[in-house]
Amino acid sequence: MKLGRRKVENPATARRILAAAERHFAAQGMAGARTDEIAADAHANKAMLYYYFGNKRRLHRAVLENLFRQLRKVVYAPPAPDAPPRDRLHAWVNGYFDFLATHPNYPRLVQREAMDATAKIEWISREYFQPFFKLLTGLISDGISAGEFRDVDPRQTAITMLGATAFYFASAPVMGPIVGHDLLAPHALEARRRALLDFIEHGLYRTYPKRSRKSSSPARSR
Amino acid sequence: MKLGRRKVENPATARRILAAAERHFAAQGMAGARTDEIAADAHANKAMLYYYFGNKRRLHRAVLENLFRQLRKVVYAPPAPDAPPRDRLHAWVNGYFDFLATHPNYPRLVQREAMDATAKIEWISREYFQPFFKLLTGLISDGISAGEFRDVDPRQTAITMLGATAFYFASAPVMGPIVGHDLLAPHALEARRRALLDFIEHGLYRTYPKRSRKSSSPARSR
DNA sequence: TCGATTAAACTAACCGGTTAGTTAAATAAT
DNA sequence: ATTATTTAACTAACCGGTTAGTTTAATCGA
Repeated sequence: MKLGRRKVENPATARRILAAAERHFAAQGMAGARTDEIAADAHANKAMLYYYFGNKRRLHRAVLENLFRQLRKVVYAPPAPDAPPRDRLHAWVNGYFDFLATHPNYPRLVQREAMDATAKIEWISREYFQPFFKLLTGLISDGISAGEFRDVDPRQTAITMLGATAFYFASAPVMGPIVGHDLLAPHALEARRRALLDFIEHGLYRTYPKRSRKSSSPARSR
Repeated sequence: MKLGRRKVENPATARRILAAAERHFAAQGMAGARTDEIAADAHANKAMLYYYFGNKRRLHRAVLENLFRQLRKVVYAPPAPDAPPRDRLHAWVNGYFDFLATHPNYPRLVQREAMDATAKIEWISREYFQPFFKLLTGLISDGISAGEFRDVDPRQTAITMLGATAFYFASAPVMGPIVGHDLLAPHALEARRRALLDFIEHGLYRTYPKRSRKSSSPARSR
């Protein structure tokens, strides 16, 4: 039997389309994004979008799954399995923060999905969000059991932490001009990270670690 | 000279359209909402939408301005001008929380606007958001000066508080099914309010007030 | 080695349903 | 009578999706 041209594993065109779609869906939402513009931005013919992804909804889903897969790799990498809860939570926040900082489209995409009443998202929930949320609440519960954290409601606290972290990034494109500087610039990000960890430590820890005024976050692992 | 029918100040049809538009814009976003559906939901002819509001964008803006006006009334009502910063902040959080709880469409509408890169929102910023944000940061600064709050960055803290508060409501329609109960039900709201105030107090206050285990929020003023 | 064959990758043009926005005419209130 | 209000019917543009056809490149027979 004759074989024709071989299918390449991860075609450059498909990658360009996915990247462009990520930008447009994050900025305009599923309904607001235009397939023509996505194709143009990806320097591809519009039909390629349908050739590779079937339709707009499936493209949108591919964008989300691509990001979730990356997040899972980061968050589920257990750097210290039996470290004290305090350190594990610290690592969790830093990991999530770093992911948001390096994937600026993610928070807006997820936020949009979380707000969309019409969305069919049980697959997101089951596959990605529930485990993610469970990991965080479990971490908090462990801290409470160990006596390191105050006796808070883990789920409420998890929601608070997620909101406080994600809100900054989701609103950065609009808040930046308001406060007069780029909220996603490196120094702004470090300031945010410090403020966030500081607030969480004081809000959650029963006794929080002494820190010098200057370096509040000694040698993060990344 | 005879005058014809006088124009009524606030026609019922216009109010119904505004309410329906608020629901649809919150649930589907500006691009996703359909004028036909808004009109049907308002039991009005689609033309009425253009008769009263001009076009879709102006209707959307009218929805936002209507909500912002209501928020301004709530937040700028100074219940205790010279009360200690702790109580003023407490009142601010409760006021904002109550507003969100009684206006379930607001957080999603604003969140959407804050994320939309294409939005023309300097008017929102100048007219409503900047003063709102300024009030909160001012409150925090006062608390720091008075020695009641820790020496935090007021702007970072304000963003954290806004995010922690708004995220719960914005994601409630989707988070509810995930956690298995209605996050906007009265008892869920009270639990959220307590958790939020508790976390903020511990995160922000230099020394936080002793509270009995049972009633953590004695006689809110509403 | 080289042309024939086959499948993948790509393009330009088009189609048809949807949707924001319009209009003209009827009705109701004063 | 005059003007506000309401309606059904209409239109122009938009936009997701399709299609017919072309180009590129991998494979194989000779």
